[in-house]
Amino acid sequence: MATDHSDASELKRSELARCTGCNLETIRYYESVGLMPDPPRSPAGHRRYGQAHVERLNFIMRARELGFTMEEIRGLLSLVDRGSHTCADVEKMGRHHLDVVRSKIRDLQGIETILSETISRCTGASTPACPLLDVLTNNHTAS
Amino acid sequence: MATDHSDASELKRSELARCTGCNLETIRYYESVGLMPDPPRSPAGHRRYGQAHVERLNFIMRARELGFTMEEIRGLLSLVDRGSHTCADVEKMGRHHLDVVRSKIRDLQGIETILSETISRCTGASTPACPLLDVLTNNHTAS
DNA sequence: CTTGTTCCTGTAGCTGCTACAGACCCTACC
DNA sequence: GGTAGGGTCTGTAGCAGCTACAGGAACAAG
Repeated sequence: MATDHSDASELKRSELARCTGCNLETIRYYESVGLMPDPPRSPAGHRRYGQAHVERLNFIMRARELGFTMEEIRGLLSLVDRGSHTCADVEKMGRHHLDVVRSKIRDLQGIETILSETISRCTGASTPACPLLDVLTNNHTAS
Repeated sequence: MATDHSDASELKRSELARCTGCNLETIRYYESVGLMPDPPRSPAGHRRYGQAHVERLNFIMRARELGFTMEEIRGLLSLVDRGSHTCADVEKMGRHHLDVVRSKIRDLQGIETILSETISRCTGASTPACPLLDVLTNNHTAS
């Protein structure tokens, strides 16, 4: 109705940020590292985003939530962008990432085991002697 | 026996690195951020470390292995340095860190669950359709 | 004395953002 | 038409926790 001088489907950067939940500056960062394409600009140089940008940014954000690195996301996106990807390709990348995630969990569980066991031996007393400090100073009271 | 012109108990930076397994440059970094004290110097300005440095560096490294941040380690060390610490103080810091570790584990397990479930639905076929991509593009085939 | 290794310093790079400064531009109101 | 206030633009610096490299001084071995 109104003689809107810009396409109603075009979003400003702040609007893209709001509608995806992504930080404003992060969008610019993703453009600078090539994850997001350089968007078209208004005559004054302001970024104008379309639906494709919203979808791509959502893709990136969901991949980040799943712990994929930028490099992995770059890989996933380039597969999709080429259009010639297969489920097997994607699955391979996913499985590799899953391995990384599982190994991080194992590392953290190792830490958790040591910490919780050590702390359980803490008396909470007002004395300097402390099992956790013993572990850290490697008074490893083993055998 | 030999007329060694430096105290046999004094280590060069490379020797401290070797005997603790710490990276050479990391030692300098720890000094620059104040975790390690500035060591005494030889007349020519070369760092000379003693047993106390070895122990402190080992402390830092073990704390890092347990995932303590620099800030937490700084706290632990300042407790110890003050000499007036209690087991209760240390336990409190340890428990806080344990909470952080457990929350990281929970986050990663959430990721693991989604990833493994999704990937298990991958066919590995040479077709573009892929459950993992569906999740990432939020074709969330729910309900 | 020369060669090669180590040491010194300062600085830049990595990941994945986040934030700020200073300059534009755009909109609303009067 | 003017102006006040926002939003946008760019470049750059900062966070953790290192790691690496350049260019120079010193030292140890032959």
